[in-house]
Amino acid sequence: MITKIAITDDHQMVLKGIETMLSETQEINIVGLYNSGSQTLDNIKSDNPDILLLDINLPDINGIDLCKQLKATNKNLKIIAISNYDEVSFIKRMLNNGADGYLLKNTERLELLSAFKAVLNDEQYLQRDIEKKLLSQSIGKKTSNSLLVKLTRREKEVLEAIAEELTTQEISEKLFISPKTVETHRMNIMSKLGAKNSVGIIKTAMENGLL
Amino acid sequence: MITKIAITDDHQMVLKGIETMLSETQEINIVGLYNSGSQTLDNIKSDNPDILLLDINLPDINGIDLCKQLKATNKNLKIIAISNYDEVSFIKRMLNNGADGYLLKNTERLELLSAFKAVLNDEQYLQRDIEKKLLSQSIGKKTSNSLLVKLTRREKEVLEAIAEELTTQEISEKLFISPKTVETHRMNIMSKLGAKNSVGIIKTAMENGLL
DNA sequence: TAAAAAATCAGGGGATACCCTTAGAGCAGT
DNA sequence: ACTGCTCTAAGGGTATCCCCTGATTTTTTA
Repeated sequence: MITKIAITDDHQMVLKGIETMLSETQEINIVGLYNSGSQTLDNIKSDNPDILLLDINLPDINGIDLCKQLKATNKNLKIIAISNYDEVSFIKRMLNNGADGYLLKNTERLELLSAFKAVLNDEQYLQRDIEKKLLSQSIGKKTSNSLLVKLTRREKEVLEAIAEELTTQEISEKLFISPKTVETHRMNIMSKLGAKNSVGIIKTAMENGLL
Repeated sequence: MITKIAITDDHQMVLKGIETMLSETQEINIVGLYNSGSQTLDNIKSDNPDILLLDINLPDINGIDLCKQLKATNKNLKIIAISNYDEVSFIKRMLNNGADGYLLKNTERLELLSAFKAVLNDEQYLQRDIEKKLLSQSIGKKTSNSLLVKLTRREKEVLEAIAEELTTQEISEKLFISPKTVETHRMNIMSKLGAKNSVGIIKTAMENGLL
C-alpha cells in the first residue's frame, strides 16, 4: 500500500527538505509539490494525494481558510499543518478547521512517518511539544490563581450561580439572601477580577479554571 | 533511595489494592493508610511521606480543599489525585489546587510507578487518557462544533465583541451597525446556543474553544 | 432562478444589571 | 479593645439587556 503525499510551502528549501526526507521511504510517493494556495487548489484534484502537508503561511491565501476549503471539496484528503508558529490560538483554529495534524518545521523523519500513520488511521496527530502547550494553557497556569484565591467563600458561591445563568433574583433565592446583597457581591467580584460586567467575570473565572 | 508513600481513600478495597500493588516493590515504603480527610491531616506530619495518593471523594472533607491545605502546610509533599471521575473541570481544579498528578482508579502498577517517578522529578503526571480528554476539550470537539459552526460570520463577530465585555452600544460602533441589529444578533446567538443570557453565550463559546 | 438563510434595522416595554454610597453585625487576629 | 475583613442590606438612579414582532436587502444555496 503506497501513500501519496503532496506538500504546499512557499519556501523552496522546506519543500525540497521534506521531499528528500521522504524519498528514502518506499511506501511514500510524492505526487505534488506546490508553493502557493492557488496552485494547491488547482492541482489537488488531479494529483489526488492521500495526505497534504500544508504550510500555514502562504503568500496568497490564509492557511486556515485554505484548509477549510480543501476539506470541503476533498473529503478523503488528510491535512497536516506545518508551521513555525506554536501559538495556541492558531493551532486550535487550524484543528477546528479541518486539519488532522499539526507539526512544527523542526520535525524529523520518523515523526513525520508516525504522523502519516496516525492521520491515515483517522486519528489526530499533534507533536508532543504542542500537546504540552495546549495542555498547560488548558489547565491554566498557577500564577493566575493569585487573582481568584482572593474571592471569599460567599463570592465564589455567587460566581458559580452567575455561571449558571441565574438572575440576581434567582441567586438571592438560592442563597437565601437579599437581591441587594447579591448585587453587592457581584460588584465586589467584578472589582476584584477587573471585569466590566458578568461576562467578564465568567471569562476570567473560566480562564483560570474555576468553572 | 526509598520512597515513602501514603494513601488516603475511604474504600478499604482500594486502599488494600494499592498497598498490595506496591508491596512487591523494594524501593517503595508505605508509611500511612488513611480513610478520611481528617485522619490524613492528623497523621501526615508524623508519617512524613514523599507522595500522597489522594482520593478526591472523601466523606468528611472536599478533596480539592484538602489538597490545597496539605500543600500549604507540607511544602515537599507530592500529591497524586486518584479518582473515578474523569470530568475535565474537576481535573483542572485539582491541578490548580496543588495536585502534581491525576490518575484514575483503573491504573496499573507500572503506570503508578511512572507517576511516582515523574512527580518526584517535579514533573506533572497525567494519565494518557486524561491528557487526551483535556486536549480534546481544549481544542473543542468536533461533535460540539456542530453547534458553533452554525453561527454566521456576523454572529461570530458579535460574539467576540460580547466576550470583550463591550456593551451593545459599543459593539454597534465597532461593527458599524445599529444597536438594534446587535441585539438581534445577540438574541439569535442565544437561541442557537441555548443560552439564557450573555453569560451563557460566553460559557458555551469558551467550552467549545471558540475564544 | 426561486427559495432559504443571513444581515440589516426598528419600536416599545418590562426586567435586569450596573453603579455609588452607606452601614450594622459578627468574627479573627494584634 | 481596636483593626480589618466578610456578610449582610438598602436607597435610588441610570444603563443595558432581554424579548417580541415585523420588515427590507443581500447573499447563499438548492
